[in-house]
Amino acid sequence: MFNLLYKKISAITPVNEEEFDYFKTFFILKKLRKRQYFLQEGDVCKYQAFVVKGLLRSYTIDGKGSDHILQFASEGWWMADLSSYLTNDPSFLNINALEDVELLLLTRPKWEQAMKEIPALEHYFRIIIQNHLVSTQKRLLQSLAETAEEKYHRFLATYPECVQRVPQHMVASYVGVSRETLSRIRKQAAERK
Amino acid sequence: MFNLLYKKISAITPVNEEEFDYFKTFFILKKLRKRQYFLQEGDVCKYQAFVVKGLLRSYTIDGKGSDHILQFASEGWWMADLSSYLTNDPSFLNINALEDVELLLLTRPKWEQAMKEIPALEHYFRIIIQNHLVSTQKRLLQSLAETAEEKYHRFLATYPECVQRVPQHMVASYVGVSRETLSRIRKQAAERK
DNA sequence: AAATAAATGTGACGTATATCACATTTATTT
DNA sequence: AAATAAATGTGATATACGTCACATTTATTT
Repeated sequence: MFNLLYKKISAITPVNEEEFDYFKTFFILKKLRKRQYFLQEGDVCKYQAFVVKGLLRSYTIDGKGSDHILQFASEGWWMADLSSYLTNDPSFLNINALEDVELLLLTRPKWEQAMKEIPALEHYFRIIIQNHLVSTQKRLLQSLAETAEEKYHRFLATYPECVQRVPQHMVASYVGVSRETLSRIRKQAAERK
Repeated sequence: MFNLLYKKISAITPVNEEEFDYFKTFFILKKLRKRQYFLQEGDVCKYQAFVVKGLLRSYTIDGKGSDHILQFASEGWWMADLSSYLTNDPSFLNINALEDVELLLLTRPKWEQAMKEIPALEHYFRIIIQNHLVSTQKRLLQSLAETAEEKYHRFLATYPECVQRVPQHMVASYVGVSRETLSRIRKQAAERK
């Protein structure tokens, strides 16, 4: 259950076993079936989730009813509506399971307590948040600078495993292109080869 | 010189004076005149900069020669190409001064050392990076979900001070719209009023 | 195994926004 | 104060991509 989390943390910073055993007690285990919601727009995001198994997505729905995916999270990644989690404001995001998932949930107070009591954890979270920021900045600039086709191919190159597990129209939604356009881009690319 | 930095840090976490005096010794003071570069594409980003006075921007130039602004940083904000700073890879970003600036520079090794020796600083940086991530995620979703006009007006609402100090075509570049389109959006909005 | 739902493909058409080109206004430099 | 450079405005035209509508294929549920 906690092996993956342990592995992920120690890849970044040494944690002694005692500390980690203590940290374990902070979590709540949660399972969701495919299509179930972890968070719905308007609710407050009370937990962040470490994905032990399966795949989640977070997304907004715009005024016209189209959805835009912010993030996918598979095994070893964290998922939450950070903004709502930190402010306790109602969420603008939806988060649901794309496959059956097993999650380790951590409330905000427990999270803060853990980081306070175990400095290595503050370091760990600083690093992963920092990495997350770097990749989000890259994605933002790419969304400004690149064409639909370039964005799609960069997505393929960056998240090859994800493409196997996620339906095409969600890749389109993540990349910022309509599903029809993505279908045409793929056709062209196939013909060129 | 360091007053603003002290204020900014203590707004987030208590720091005792001794620690802060020690932290001070880690910085290099740097002044740049308007239009001068802090970082040029291809160079490694050796410093992150705390802006004491003035205004900076970071941006990429795409294949067609258009530029896309990632960030503005005025008094009290940090600026760097985080990716290059962390990896030592050549930067894809340019950073230059939009006004004469005074900066406090911090190298990567000094930064790491400071956070290691003063745990409050790791906390401080975790928080500001986290806030930065939240706002970047919002901006990303808005860039996917909103029209040019909505994006512009949201920019006005979010960064009213910035609009006073930054030329219009850079606002356009930040928002992800051509300068001509922004000019027309403004005309329309003025007519409607 | 049938029934239902989800995902994908594809043509016809529409539109928001980019691009180009030049004029005008506003800053900056010498 | 003149000269030069930067920024903005505006029309005409182009285009990448979205939207709509329906057919086809592939999963999921009962």
